[in-house]
Amino acid sequence: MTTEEKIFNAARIVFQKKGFAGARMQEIADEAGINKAMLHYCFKNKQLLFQAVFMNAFGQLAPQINAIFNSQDTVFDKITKFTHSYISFVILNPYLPQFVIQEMNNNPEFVMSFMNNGNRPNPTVLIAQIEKEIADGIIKPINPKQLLLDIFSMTIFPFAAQMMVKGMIQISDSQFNEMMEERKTSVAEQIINSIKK
Amino acid sequence: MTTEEKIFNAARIVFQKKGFAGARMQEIADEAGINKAMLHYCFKNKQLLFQAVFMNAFGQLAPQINAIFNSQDTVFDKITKFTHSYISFVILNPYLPQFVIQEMNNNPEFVMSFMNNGNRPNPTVLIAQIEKEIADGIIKPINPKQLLLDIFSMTIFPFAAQMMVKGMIQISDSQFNEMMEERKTSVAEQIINSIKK
DNA sequence: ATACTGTTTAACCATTTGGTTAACAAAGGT
DNA sequence: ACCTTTGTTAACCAAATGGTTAAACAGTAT
Repeated sequence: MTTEEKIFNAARIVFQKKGFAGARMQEIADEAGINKAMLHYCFKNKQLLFQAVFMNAFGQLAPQINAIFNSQDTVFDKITKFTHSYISFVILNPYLPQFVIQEMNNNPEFVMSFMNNGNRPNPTVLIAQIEKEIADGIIKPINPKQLLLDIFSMTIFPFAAQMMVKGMIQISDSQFNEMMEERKTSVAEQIINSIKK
Repeated sequence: MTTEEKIFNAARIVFQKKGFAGARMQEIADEAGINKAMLHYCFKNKQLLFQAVFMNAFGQLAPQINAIFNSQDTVFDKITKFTHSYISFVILNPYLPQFVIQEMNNNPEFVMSFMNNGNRPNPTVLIAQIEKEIADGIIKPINPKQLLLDIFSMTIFPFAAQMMVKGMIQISDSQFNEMMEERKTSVAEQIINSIKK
């Protein structure tokens, strides 16, 4: 592993755990097992190192989502595939959602410009398809954007608010993991169940 | 308004926007229109000022939720009332969810001790009731905790991830507000629709 | 061997930041 | 009037923090 990779991985860990403001360059250096000056040698400054980490994180999500949203499947199949693959992915990267959401709120202008730069989940195709299936009588009449929001909410929220969830419904780490496994299928079932005619 | 209140309100604004690590004592003082030394005169240090703000924020949520969860209503009525009143409340405090979630992740030990101190939404009664209504054939057989998580997800997530949502489904501030108004009723409908027999 | 290149480090620096101090003002009690 | 308590401020301080520098090191070509 190159030094740059060591730094990047360390930065990912520290930034995702502490956020931009809470992360310390020294802590990243320690985590990477190198000198603090190397951070600046490889990544100029904190802001740029952060951007590298953030864009990488966000960049992993968008294409995956778009691939499913823009496929040839039916709406029901897309919902099933999306929830399953997204939850599977986030189980492996449990800090990602909260990280992205947090930094998006703290740094909206930067993120928005990055998103409008093409690198963004684009649901327009799916929305049109939902409207068509409503017209065809396959799906009950609902607001497509609300449906999308429901899907995102049920898949992402449990991870973004992991601590809160564990505290509220009183479950251990392992119980949480079991529930997330179950959600790989239950979320899609729940949603489809409520919108199919 | 007393000086202490001015500080508290200023602190609430700054902490909710920047988080604990990102907030600056000077900025809070400026926002309150007083000298920085007053912060320490009234609230000892940053940690304690933050705790005051956080506990107040969290303390507003818990009792409201418990009142509904432990009432004499049916499960369907509880879901309807909860989503409606929670969304109404959060529309007036849109920074609250993200703030609570963020600081919970960054400071789990503190929050957990605070929650276990009684000050916590307690869903045990509601869970038992859901199990009963399943046994009675009113509700389809589902995992009650998953149902709770679905409810929390659909109500809280759009506010917690406000920026992300606006960017993803491409809506303006006013469209967002309209959607949240609509969600006061649509969320409960969606959920009840999917679980009623 | 020597010079040259990119890599890595220890020591250092400037600024920011949370926090303190000491003086000052305003109010209240005697 | 005078003293005590409470509220408020400007100036200051020590630690933390992001960032820089100059020297050492390692590999490579000459």
